[in-house]
Amino acid sequence: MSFIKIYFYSAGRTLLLLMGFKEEIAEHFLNGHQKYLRNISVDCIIFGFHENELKVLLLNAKYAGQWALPGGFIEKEEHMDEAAKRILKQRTGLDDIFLQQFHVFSTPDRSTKKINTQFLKTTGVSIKDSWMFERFISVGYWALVDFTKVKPVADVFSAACEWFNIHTIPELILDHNDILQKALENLRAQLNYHPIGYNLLPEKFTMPELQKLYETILDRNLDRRNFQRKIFGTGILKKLEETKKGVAHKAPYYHKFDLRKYQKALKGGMGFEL
Amino acid sequence: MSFIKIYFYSAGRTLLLLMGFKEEIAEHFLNGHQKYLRNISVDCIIFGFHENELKVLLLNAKYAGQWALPGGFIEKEEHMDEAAKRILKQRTGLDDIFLQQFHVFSTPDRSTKKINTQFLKTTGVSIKDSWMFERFISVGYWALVDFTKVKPVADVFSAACEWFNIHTIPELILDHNDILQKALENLRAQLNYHPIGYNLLPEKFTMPELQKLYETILDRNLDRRNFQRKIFGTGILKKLEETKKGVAHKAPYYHKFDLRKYQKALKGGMGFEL
DNA sequence: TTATCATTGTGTTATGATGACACAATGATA
DNA sequence: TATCATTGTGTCATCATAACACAATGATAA
Repeated sequence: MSFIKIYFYSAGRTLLLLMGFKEEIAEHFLNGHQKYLRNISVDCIIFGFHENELKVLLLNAKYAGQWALPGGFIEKEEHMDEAAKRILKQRTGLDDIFLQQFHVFSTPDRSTKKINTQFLKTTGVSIKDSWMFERFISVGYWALVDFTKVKPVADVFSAACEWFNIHTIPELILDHNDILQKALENLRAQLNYHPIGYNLLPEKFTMPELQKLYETILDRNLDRRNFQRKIFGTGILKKLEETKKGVAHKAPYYHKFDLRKYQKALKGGMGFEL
Repeated sequence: MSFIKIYFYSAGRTLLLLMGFKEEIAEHFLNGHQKYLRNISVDCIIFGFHENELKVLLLNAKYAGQWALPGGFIEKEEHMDEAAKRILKQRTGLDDIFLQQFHVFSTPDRSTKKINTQFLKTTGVSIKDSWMFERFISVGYWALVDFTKVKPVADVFSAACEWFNIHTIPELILDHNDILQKALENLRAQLNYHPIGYNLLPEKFTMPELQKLYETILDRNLDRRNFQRKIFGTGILKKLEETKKGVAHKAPYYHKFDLRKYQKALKGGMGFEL
């Protein structure tokens, strides 16, 4: 079993019912530093798009009553990118996620000592000293996933795992609100250089959907005609003959990304301004 | 005395002459983890501009015969940005340096164990196990400094500290060549969003100097007239009446950055394309 | 003293990208 | 069969950029 950070902001009483739970907790607090690097962790912002809303996957710690970004530790012989992928896989079940390291958070008060101590107390595990009480520097990653393919996975300790609309994020633990904010800024800045839609939308999508995605991320309205002109200008889209069914009013055509041209465009930096 | 990483790639025999050196080394290897965070370090790329060349400050380890980026560790209660500033101050003597965190390097083989072991052997310090033998994840920072104000400071162990032309960088230890490359790419990408010249040039400078700076960083030629139009377009420059003296041919005017307008422009993202 | 010459300083035009804008086509629903 | 919200498409004005040439300067050479 692989530990992820959330466990330790996690459900209180429920936890106690599980077999061997206390032993595992103790093991992690006492010897986890033999498996993981110290003082450094990874936090992930998993973006998804659904019903014209930009969403983020958050984990709940029923115990702490607060939500948090999914995060985890880096194994001793593991590339940090791999650690991020591993964490994402746990939460979404997906491989091959589009990932971007975007910032390191290092204020000296980034410590879960208080939270962890309280957690241990509640779970009845008694530990005096632990690598888990130390300050952690955290590397932020954002990821873009196809909402329709994700099954949010709460961990075995029953902490909830849910999508949140980017505009209604609750108060998160530590500096996770800041991290999320910074991720969003970074995503916006990257928007013109990466074909964001390719990772956030299902294979087939309509032009209004794509536009809405951009509008949501940028948080402003775009001109329909200009948007289409520019997107088509990159040549990365293929228009299908099929139209969306069961929709009121005129049915929009479906589109697909043209992988070949998309790869090419990437090298040139995509290069359009919205 | 504050340890920096280079000490341990540093001059062999010279070191032995210094009073208390061995004790200090042992102390650092044995107890340094009580002062510094583990498994994480900072590496700095210090850019300067002189005689129409972009330069980087490197440290030599006479012992290892190889050059390295100046780097160091993060104190337990120190913000990572502060750690970077501290390291820069040691090397350049400058405060208030323009600093930018740009990437985290985390390949699993980033370990100085071999180098450090060899170093200890040579210096005659015997240490079995140490936090210094572990893998380090490194956060890369680049810094822009006014070349004319920097006095490169080699450490007390006489490791050299010198400027290198960006085009003639020797082979560096570990993955430092990669780090440098990535820093350069990031600097280029940021060029249109930050008034790079403000930090790399002396207070007064000529337009040809500024242009040459941009050309050097971008590694391509720019049109003189278009360049001037765009730079002036931002309004961040003030033209002085004074011309450069003692120069063959027509003397160029000096210019200054207009701090007020520069601050303003920054918020709008500077926004021009070269 | 004068001519030379590399370099600085400046303006115009052509091209391409972006922003603003209107109307016909569609097709489910009333 | 009419309605109506929504999709699909083209034009024009504006702005930014790239390409380009010539006069002014002032130290140096003749």
